[in-house]
Amino acid sequence: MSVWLSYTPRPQTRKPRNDLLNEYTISLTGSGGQAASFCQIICTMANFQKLTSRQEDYSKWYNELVVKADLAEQSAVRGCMVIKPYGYAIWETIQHELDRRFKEQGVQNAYFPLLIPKSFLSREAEHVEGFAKECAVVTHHRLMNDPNGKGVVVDPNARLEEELIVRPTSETIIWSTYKNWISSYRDLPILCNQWCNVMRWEMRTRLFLRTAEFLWQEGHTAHATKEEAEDYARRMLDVYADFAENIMAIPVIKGVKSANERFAGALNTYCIEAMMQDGKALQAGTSHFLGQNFAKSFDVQFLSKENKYEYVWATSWGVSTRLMGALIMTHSDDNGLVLPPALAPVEVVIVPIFKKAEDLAALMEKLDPLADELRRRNIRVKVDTSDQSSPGFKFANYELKGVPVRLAMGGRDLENGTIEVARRDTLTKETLPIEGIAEHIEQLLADIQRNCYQKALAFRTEHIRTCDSYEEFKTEIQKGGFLLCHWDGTPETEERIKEETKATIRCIPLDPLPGFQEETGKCMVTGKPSPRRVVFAIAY
RNA sequence: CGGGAAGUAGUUCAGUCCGGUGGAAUACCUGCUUUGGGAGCAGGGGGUCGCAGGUUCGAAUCCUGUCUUCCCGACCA
Repeated sequence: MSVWLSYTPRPQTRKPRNDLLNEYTISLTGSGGQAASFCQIICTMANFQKLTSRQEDYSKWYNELVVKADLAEQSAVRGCMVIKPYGYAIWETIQHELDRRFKEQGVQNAYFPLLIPKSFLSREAEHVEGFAKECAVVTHHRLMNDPNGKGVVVDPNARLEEELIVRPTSETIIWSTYKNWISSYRDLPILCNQWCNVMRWEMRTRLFLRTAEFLWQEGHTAHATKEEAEDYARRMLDVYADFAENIMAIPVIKGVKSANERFAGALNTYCIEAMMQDGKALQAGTSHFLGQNFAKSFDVQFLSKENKYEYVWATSWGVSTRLMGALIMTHSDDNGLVLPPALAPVEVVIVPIFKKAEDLAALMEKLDPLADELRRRNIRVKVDTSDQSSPGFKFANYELKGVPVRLAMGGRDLENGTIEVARRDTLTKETLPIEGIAEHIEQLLADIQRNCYQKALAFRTEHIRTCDSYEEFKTEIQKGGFLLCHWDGTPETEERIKEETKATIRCIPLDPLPGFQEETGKCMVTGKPSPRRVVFAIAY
């Protein structure tokens, strides 16, 4: 049986703030054979607290979502954000999951200073070339009362002899330290990571995507051989890819950066690239093979088994709070945030629907044991017994915040022994017998996690295509998505493409993409031979 | 850092052209009625109009400077 219903919103005397109506499909299916009716009801409802739709203005949608879902907000300091508790809880889960994986790779955490002597940044010429322009500089170490009586001023007598740089990344301070830690091959490898903040004086900032200060982890390793270092850089890339796909539910392309996009000071930069819903690319993590560049700059040598001095080989790798941006732009919709269960601070919210305290008490007799059972299954549960807002408000609010599963139970359910189960990713809901519901929820969460990934993968697959003509490329690339093209391997060609189209080579894929054969060809711009197709896109 | 727009109540915005005791919606507080998709009615509180100067008898409004945010560009290791 399949019944179509239409939901009529409660009459509103109040004028809707806007006429944005969300269209939902409505269907109700019941099957006589099952113990309970299976309902799939999705409704048409007025969206009172308007979130700009993605189609209308993607950028605005993102900005509003970050604030309305309570993830982060602007601070009093230009370009610096406040990460709010709900957003930080997601970041903590990201940290926890990554940290566990790092430790499986033998990594230990450590901490290095925030401030770096200016002279350190002059040591590795190429490295400095890359980012010296956007650093914050500490010049004084004391304040004094303003002689004119208004607040405090910098004490002109407290100028630092050597200015200090707020770390934009820690390679230099770490390698100056590693020099003291390393004398023999027996000291190697060193596998350290630090969770910290860094600062880059960005001109244009956006919450999570590009802020002046941001949180990240940076791993820095030292090895005796080139092979071991190269292998380690690759291995950490695999760790990132595994994490992105299994925890964040974001499909990524593992690849190598072209010379133009390579980290300054690295011999090779690996990356994972993700596609956002607007078709733009976002680099979700990088891992660098640094060769002996930093070892030479900071004179870090070790005595080998053969009693010979050799420079050590290095890697560094990192992901940042930018991942929060990737998470939002991969899964969320016009109703708000959508979180894969693995990262959701609350995986299941339970909303009792009641009028009087007695009603609530009766409902809680069923709901408390259910919440306990879910918690025993290691599911993060919140029971919202507050009578401060209506059930409808709670529904909309938890949707905005991306809670994967919502359970609602009212008087009717209590009589029937049922509970309403709504899932955020598909916006569907069904009424099920409460008997055995915990098992069902556990499976449902796993299903939602899979579905988030599959949906994102399907979207990416739809928006990857090959392109062999540069003329065609110029128009196609503006439509968004990834274009697989032949390229002659020269920085000049890439530079020309970037100038003319704003598109860059996101990566040279390590593995053939699903559905695409690896093949040689001719560069779409110059016609010179190309060993394989590379990924072009407009990037964040 | 260049070009554009904007900063007025917690939020979204009107008021600024044409100077004369600062508004709406929503949010908030109280009470009653409500509660299965963003509740209703009644009452109430809340703003140095971003900041600093200047013009004026008088400035949210005019002028100068400055800070912040958003959009476009440059930059983004």
